[in-house]
Amino acid sequence: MPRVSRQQKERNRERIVAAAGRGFRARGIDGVGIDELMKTAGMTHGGFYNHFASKDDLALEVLNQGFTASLGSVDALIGAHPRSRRAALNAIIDSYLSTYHRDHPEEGCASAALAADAGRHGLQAQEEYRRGLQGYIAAITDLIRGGAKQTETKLDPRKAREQAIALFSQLVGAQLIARAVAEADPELSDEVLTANSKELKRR
Amino acid sequence: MPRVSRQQKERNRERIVAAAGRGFRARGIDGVGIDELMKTAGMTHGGFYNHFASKDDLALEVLNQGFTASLGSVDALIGAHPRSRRAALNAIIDSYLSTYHRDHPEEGCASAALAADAGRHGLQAQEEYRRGLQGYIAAITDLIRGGAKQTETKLDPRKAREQAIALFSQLVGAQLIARAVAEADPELSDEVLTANSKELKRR
DNA sequence: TGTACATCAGTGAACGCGCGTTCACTGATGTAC
DNA sequence: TGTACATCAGTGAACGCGCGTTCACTGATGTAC
Repeated sequence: MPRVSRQQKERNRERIVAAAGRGFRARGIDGVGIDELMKTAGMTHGGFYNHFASKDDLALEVLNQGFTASLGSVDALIGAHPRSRRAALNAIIDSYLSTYHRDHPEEGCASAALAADAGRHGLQAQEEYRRGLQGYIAAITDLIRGGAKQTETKLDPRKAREQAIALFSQLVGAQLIARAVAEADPELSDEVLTANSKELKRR
Repeated sequence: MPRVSRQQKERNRERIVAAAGRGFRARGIDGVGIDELMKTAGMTHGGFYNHFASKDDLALEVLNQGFTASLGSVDALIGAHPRSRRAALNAIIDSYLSTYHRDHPEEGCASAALAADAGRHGLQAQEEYRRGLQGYIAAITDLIRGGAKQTETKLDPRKAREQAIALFSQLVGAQLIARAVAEADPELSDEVLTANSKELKRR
């Protein structure tokens, strides 16, 4: 018994984006149909085009929101360790390389889940990915060199950025590989996570 | 004017696998159709099922062959630097993180191109990925600890394996991220490759 | 505040296209004698 | 070695299904007076 209030329409839109965010991360953009998404959001498929011009349009919004949400949780982790950047870095590493994160891609980092998709879904998708990536790199770079008391000499900013990029690349790669063998060989999958974690903390 | 000799049939099969290897790596398993593959291999689509039971069946063969081929080229790189494992490692890093490798996924590492696909294409695909991954890890582990003269103390084997896993994870992650922004932001993409390369060689 | 009308969000059937798969057919290959 | 027949690899039309998208419809919401 449509039609529905403006408020309700906005809520429905958010439910679609949320369903797509989870679905796309878990099974890829091409792995989830609009019919299923709309059902998950509690509607039928026909109404989809009242909210988005196309499925690709939705994918862009998912990328956009996904990155800002992930960045938010990075900031939260950093905020939880105001005294020690070492502790904050370790918290990020632990959280990123957790088995929970591996087993729940639908709630996890958009970068790990959608890197391959973004590269193959056109320029606009790449743009969104790029925006998110820059955000991650900037946040980690700040963390690596920031927090230093004025008496400490701060790290060379270029070096800090290099390290941030390297760290993030390793996190993403580790998670992708761990997920690629998660069901076939859980022990190997665990080993990939812990080896990367140990190796990163050793530095 | 079929039919065709047994020899020719075998050649045709190889052409299909080769076309799929390139196509799947460049655009994902679901990104290339059988019609296109068969056309690339110089035939029409109908004959496909004389060679494979299904598209998934072909995907398994592509994963299998892709990994053994990639491993072969790793071994070749190692063989080219028999004196110094440092030099061999650097050669692997340079080759893996080259812009050429980024721009030609269809010729490149199956692990980077198909990690996401393997995780989402069922247990058998994960099994193939697992086999390939173990091969990579073993080869790099040997390289890291091997080559040492008897007078040197060899690295703890567990530590060597950890380092190999970490190295490989970083290579894969770097290449995936670089590819995800290659067209939207070539400079950032280059930066990801060089930052990882520098950071890895610094150790 | 109440009434009358226009708007438009969601519904569900339908369309069109692509893709994996099947099938009857053909004629060269492989084999049996 | 030659002949006759069976096999079967490749062809191209066709099938069936899923999926993105469109559309006529409906009835509650929003708005104008």
